[in-house]
Amino acid sequence: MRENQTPVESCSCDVIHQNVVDRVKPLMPKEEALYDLAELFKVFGDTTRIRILWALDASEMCVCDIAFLLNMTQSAISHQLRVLKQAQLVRGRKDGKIVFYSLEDEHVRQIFDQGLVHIHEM
Amino acid sequence: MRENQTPVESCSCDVIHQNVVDRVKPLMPKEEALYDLAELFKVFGDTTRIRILWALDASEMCVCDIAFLLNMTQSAISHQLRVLKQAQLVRGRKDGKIVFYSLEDEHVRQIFDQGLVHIHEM
DNA sequence: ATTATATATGAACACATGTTCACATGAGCC
DNA sequence: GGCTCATGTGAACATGTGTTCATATATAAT
Repeated sequence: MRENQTPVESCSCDVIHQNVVDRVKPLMPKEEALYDLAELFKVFGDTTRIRILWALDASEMCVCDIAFLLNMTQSAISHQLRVLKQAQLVRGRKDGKIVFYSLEDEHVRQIFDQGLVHIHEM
Repeated sequence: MRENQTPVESCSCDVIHQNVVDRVKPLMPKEEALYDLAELFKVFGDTTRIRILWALDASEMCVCDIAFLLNMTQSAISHQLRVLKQAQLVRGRKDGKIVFYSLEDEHVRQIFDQGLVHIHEM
């Protein structure tokens, strides 16, 4: 019985460098970590969410402020804030009718910075 | 004449904190930078591409090796490699019939690490 | 209570995206 | 040349995603 490998390989060509594959295979992280990583970056992969995060990095803001700042509907912002909240990137603080959103931690800024380094904007 | 602001605001609610908006607005980067940033993270936002990048971080590999390692078709890998190449994350080195791919630079690893820090995998 | 306002949310829609399939390209080999 | 193999690519398809619209919820004000 194999452990966690599907028996049928769907690659349509011969393996050229079996030694390379054998060396890299054990270095691959478990599927779950890679999935979580992709899910996180997926959240960053939208202009609206990037703009929200950038704005919140400057200041705590309520939904209405963000919508006005970004010139978008309150509904659209609210939907995206939910995505950001689920990814634990932002946090909501309720004060009466108003909900003030802010960044959950400082990782956001650091991830931004690494991205900016790559696109030569830093 | 306004500069770069659309005249009609699509926010459906009143602005609560005009001072906050006025303070944050000039801190927002230009639209292009935010777009590029989102595009970059979008590339990272897919499990297949993450796996390819991780594999290439371990070793230079040809298309066929990657396909075999990840148990996917050569075509799927080839399509994704094109996306990664366009984002300047990987580079191809042709040697006869075989094309060896490797990471373009070390930014990939750093972006990965920041992501892993956030999801508490590091 | 009634009304107004800030936010949340479900459904619908248009659009983007990843994989597959079939086939093209291009390089070595006979 | 003709053949084989590694890779690239366009079209089709199913699935995922972001916004809008209508409406629900919750809190404050009257």
